[in-house]
Amino acid sequence: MPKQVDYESRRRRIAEAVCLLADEHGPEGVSMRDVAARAQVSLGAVQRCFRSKGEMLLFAVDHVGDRITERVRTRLAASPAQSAAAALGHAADEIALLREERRAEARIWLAFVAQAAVSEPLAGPLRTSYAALQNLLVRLITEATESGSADEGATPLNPEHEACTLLALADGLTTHVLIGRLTAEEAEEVLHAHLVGLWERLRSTRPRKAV
Amino acid sequence: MPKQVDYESRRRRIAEAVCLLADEHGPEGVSMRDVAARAQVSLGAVQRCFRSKGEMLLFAVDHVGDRITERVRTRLAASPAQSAAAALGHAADEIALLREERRAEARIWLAFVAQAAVSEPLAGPLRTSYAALQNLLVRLITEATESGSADEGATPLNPEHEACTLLALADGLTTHVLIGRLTAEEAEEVLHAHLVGLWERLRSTRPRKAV
DNA sequence: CCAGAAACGATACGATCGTATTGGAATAAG
DNA sequence: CTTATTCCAATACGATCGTATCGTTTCTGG
Repeated sequence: MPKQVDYESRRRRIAEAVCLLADEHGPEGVSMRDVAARAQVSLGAVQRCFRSKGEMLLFAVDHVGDRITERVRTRLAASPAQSAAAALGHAADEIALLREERRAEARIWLAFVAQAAVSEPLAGPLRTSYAALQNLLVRLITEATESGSADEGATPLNPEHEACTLLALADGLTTHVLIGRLTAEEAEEVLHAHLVGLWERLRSTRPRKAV
Repeated sequence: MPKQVDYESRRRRIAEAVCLLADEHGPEGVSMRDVAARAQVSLGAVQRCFRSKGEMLLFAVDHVGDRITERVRTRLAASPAQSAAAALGHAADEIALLREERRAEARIWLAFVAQAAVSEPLAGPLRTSYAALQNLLVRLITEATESGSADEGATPLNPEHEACTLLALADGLTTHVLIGRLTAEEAEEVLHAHLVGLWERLRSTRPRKAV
């Protein structure tokens, strides 16, 4: 048989180029030609990797989602001995993409989210990524709640609810930073204040037990 | 002098068309021709109203921002006698654009926000709209805090902070509803749970005084 | 009524888009 | 070495975009 190329790595390379361009010119502002140029391959090569532009974007959004999710997981695995509170804080930080070095990823994410709001096929992978993050947060919150005593009754602090709140707040803050309404520092402050509040509510349902 | 037309009303009519299209096909998916067709005017008429497409989008985003802000204000003015808690809840509801009938506006807003993240001229009007909403929320929270006693010291619950949190949470929830990750009902529940928490913290800084 | 200014609709233009096609270079099997 | 097949780069194509231009129509002030 003739020539063989590693499509998987080329696809990733192209996805990176899509991200770079989406970061600079917005979602619809990425053209196949520009992507090819950025990825240092020909337009034909891009077309061989992906049947259409839509397929390419789909792959790219999955790529970004995986990267973010995995980074959160890595960060958590790196500090398993610390308190649940610290772990939650780190997770939230990684999700919110507030720091300067994550600005590009934040813009890409927002671009895809906006597109997904009017394009169901794009929304699927996005939901999957969010579900992974939510699971992770629920696990952390549940651990923090259970670490020490059994349930208390009345208002046991629904972990799914809290995870939703945290996820939505992180997303909203990211957005506000992107449009220059908040600085990264202000947003971080707001996020951490919310986490402190969550932590206090956690303790109130289970009065004993420190870090 | 020759023919005269009411440019202001025509501009508004065109802005409405922009909104309808942005709702259907996303931000960059609106073309001058489609806008003209929707607004039932000729392409030339649109060009006479706005020097360029960018100018048209700028006007449209202002239009939407004004509409949302004014609706919040109207809603508040309609129930001035009620408790501050109820007022805050209503304001949050209007801002979050969760209900089905606000879905279109939510999509438009998200479209512009995503665009603004990579286009500074669009970000300006957006920040202005957000600032108006934030002012409003700060006012409500401050009123609620002060209604009964003076300051307390230690942790007096920073109204600006809380307004930021509320605004970001509302935005994040809206987004999640748009991509189908949450139903409007779930999002509303999360939002109201947060408001309840805020209200309880309010009371804790100032133990006396009921509704 | 009647000029003249403003608005209009239509159409032209150049650029850029996603996609299809195609002729040749590269490579593994026989 | 030949041959068949896979890949590639270039180019062609049709559509659509934002914008510019240009007669024509329409209305107002004198």
